[in-house]
Amino acid sequence: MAEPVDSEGSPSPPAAGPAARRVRRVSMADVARLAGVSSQTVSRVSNGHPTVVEATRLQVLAAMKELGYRPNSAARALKSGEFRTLGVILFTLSTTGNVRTLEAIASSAAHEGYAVTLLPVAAPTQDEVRGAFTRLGELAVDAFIVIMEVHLLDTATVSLPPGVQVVVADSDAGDRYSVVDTDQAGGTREAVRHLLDLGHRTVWHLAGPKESFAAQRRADAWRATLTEAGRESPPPVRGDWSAESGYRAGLRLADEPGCTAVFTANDQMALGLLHALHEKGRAVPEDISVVGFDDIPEAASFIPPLTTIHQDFAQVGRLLVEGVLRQLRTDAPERGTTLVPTRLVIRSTTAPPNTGS
Amino acid sequence: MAEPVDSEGSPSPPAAGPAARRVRRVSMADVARLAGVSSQTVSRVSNGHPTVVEATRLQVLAAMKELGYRPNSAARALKSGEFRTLGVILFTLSTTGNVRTLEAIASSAAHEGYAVTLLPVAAPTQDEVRGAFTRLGELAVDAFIVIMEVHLLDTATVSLPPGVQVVVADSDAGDRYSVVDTDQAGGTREAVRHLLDLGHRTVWHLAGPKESFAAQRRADAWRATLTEAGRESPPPVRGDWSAESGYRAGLRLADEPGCTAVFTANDQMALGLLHALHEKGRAVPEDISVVGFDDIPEAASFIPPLTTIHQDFAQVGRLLVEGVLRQLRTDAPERGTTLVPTRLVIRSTTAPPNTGS
DNA sequence: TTATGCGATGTTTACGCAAACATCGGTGTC
DNA sequence: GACACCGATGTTTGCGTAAACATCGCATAA
Repeated sequence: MAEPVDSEGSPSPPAAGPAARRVRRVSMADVARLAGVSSQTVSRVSNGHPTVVEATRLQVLAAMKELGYRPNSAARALKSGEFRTLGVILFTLSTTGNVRTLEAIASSAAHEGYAVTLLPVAAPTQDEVRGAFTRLGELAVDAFIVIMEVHLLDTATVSLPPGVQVVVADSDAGDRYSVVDTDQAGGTREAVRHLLDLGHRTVWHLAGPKESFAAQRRADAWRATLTEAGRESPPPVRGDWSAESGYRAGLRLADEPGCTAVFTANDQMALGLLHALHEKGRAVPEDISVVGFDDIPEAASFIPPLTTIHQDFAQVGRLLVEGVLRQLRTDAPERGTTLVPTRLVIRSTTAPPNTGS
Repeated sequence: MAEPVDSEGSPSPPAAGPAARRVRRVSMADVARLAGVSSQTVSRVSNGHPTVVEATRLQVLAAMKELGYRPNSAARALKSGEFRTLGVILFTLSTTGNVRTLEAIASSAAHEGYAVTLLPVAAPTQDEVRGAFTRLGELAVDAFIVIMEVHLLDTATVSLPPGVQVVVADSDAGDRYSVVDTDQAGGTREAVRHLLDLGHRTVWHLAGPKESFAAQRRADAWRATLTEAGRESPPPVRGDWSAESGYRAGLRLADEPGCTAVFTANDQMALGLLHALHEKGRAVPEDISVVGFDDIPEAASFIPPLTTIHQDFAQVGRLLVEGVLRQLRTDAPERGTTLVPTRLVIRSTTAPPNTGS
């Protein structure tokens, strides 16, 4: 294996206990001494207080610069009682949705002057979640946002630290928490209707994993829409969100005689599905129509370009941050679910069924 | 001048600021009172000190539970001088590499008992970066990791807060910082060699954006490998990492007469390229071979499955965390670059050139 | 002139925690 | 029995900051 090239830097200093001798940081008092003012004046300059005369201000600023002063956020937080930081607890960064939502959260938070601390949970097990929440309790965070299937929060052993505001994404816990979510049902209905409107007799479903609330909702809405239209629901095929699982499912669906349309619970699985259908010689959309969910940027480049349901992750993230900050400011927990609408993006994987054959 | 000075003494924060009336949190003293011990004993229980008799411990624990006590991390950090938090500054969560690296960082950090605070920079401009670093200086972090093109750190206006340890990814700043990076050159060489070995006369390159250090390195190594082999380098085509840009590039490359092999700087662009080639009726790999870079999970489901260079983001993330923690503990900044090896994953987009035609 | 007001700055204090030191009973040793 | 020792717990102190309150001096009003 390639040996890591490692050019050396400064020699490591002799003895240095783990967190031993932390160099004493420059404090307000040091700055004050150098500037010849009181530390309170330094504080005022530091916080942009208006009642500091310009000359003094400049002097303090100069002293700060000379000493390389950086305010100590621990002390500040201790005084003010807030960290200006939001915690985000999530399972994985491997799903598009989570990543995009996190991205939106981070940028909304930054806009409000808040930083975002990540609290990844290695595995969706009770133990892991409980551990994460224990750590959360000690984290330097004012409030937090949970992105996960909330049924894992349901047991008595895992409880949110009291007095900490929280907002949840991707969950059905609207009766206990404030939830923001994509309109899974609405999006699904659009997808299924689109296929039915094209003339397909029914629509098959490539579902996401059982543990996922979003997957569950999409599957339920798919069935409900078919039922409303008086159609039969074929047995859903289950994947795990990955393209690989979509491929496996596709190999099976390709051989289903009556299958002319598939609604796939996310775009990655749709990619795998397209791959399998292609391999099996089933033309899309001529033989089989496919609709995805998410509208990842790559969807437009699938072969053929994927018709899918667009999710507005940015909006979800924004609403999550707004919601949690509102709760934080009013100190009043909220409940209820806010749905963010979806949009059907028609590309090239859907067409009327090939009735000729 | 008519200065609109408010007649009142106290400055702006008179009413209901964001941080209005924070409910006083339960402190050690409260727990101590209820448990009938001193606050120091509560502290000892809280930190698992061994010299507390079991009966006392249980009593304190009970009091903690009853009151819903949570240690105040600000006070703790103020005392101990460390937050046990790492800051990560990055431009975007929209590239696979950044996300996967971040994921690895977060999990490695968690493993070491550190949390990760995100510091997204909206745009790669000097102003934005400067702003981010200013905020960083006040952030509750012990050290940080920079994932970005470091030339933006080069101007005098942007300087890392002194005394804060830092490690950089995706950069060539090994002479000033500790850098961890994928072996871009090695991976590229593997890709180009693979194509040449198959018999292609030369290899075209679909490059990433100019601002990206990784893109630059890949382009340089591509050219160098061709030169070494005594081949001509066709003019590189530039994309922006997106599948869309790969598609546009593909439309052009499809019409290049001598083009039988393309090395694409990432998998997303390769996806777009495949799409364009398919549309133009150019068969892959019969007419044109394609090699990507990254090995995203979806690459195996492309049509056809993509031959690509696998990057070990997990390892990069791990090394970043290890490096920054080592610096933190020894209080000694390091320099030099550590390279993480890549691996060629051969799937179905490469084949010998179609010499018949 | 003296009183008054107010702007600029200094002094005190408390935030919650944990290290350092102090105390207080009991045990073992001679 | 006096003393040293030790384990369990209490008391004091200070981390860096910023609110609250105090002070000082100058300008304007009476």
